Amino acid sequence: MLEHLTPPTVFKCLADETRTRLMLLIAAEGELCVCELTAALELSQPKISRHLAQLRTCGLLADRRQGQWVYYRLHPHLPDWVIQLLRTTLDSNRHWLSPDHQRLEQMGDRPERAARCCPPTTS
Amino acid sequence: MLEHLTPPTVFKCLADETRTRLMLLIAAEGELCVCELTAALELSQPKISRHLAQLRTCGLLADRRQGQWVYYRLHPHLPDWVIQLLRTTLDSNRHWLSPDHQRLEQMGDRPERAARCCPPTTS
DNA sequence: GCACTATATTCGCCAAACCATATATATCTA
DNA sequence: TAGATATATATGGTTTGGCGAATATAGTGC
Repeated sequence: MLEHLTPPTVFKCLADETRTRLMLLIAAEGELCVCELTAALELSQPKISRHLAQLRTCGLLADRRQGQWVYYRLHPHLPDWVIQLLRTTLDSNRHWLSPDHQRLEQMGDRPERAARCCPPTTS
Repeated sequence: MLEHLTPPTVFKCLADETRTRLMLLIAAEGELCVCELTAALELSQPKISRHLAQLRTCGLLADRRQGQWVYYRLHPHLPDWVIQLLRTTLDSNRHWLSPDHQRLEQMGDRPERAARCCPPTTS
């Protein structure tokens, strides 16, 4: 399912400021819901949602719904080189991402995610 | 001059199949002239030239003229993380790049570049 | 100077992509 | 059931970006 992740495909998915910020923030934090991402990036909810959908469609992100919230994480089957690429970019660009990071930290009422080991009732 | 190389900027520069192939081939070979790149990628000369100009403008490539030929190489001041990113991508995608590589190898009459230690007369 | 090769650029066209706004869907609580 | 919150998608407009074809520039050798 992810074998079509050729280099230009991956670069195209990341070739937008909003998507890069989303990907790096998720790569740094592990898992974030749409409202957290909306707050961190200070962008409209439809805009965030649209870009998340793109990243999910091209195979870079996976999502799961928990109650009213939808959490996004790196796709579990992401090839190693893509993960490495994200790490490398993240490690050398913390300063660039820090405004987003700070707004995330300062956000009040962040939904508490249940550990994925014991999901509610729905499988 | 290269401080504006933010992550999305870099990804945008690479977000095109032709440009990705050019960058990875140059990253693998060190330095290549336009005619070699045209032969390796099997694309029209204006198309190759246009994309090379884009990569030079955004700071990813540097060029030097030697006689009739113009050689392109990675920009010497490229930030580490960009170089790492290219290496990582290259290392895990040799198979994807191999048709280009093979056409380059099989190309006849490749111009022999002078060592950069002793350039002609122009500085 | 002229002819030839290598490379760069311009132009007009078309398609892809981003955006904001409005609206739809899903879930929770009461 | 209704109302509130979270998320997704559809619509239409504007911009960006790629393309081929033609042309321009630069160097080499006669």
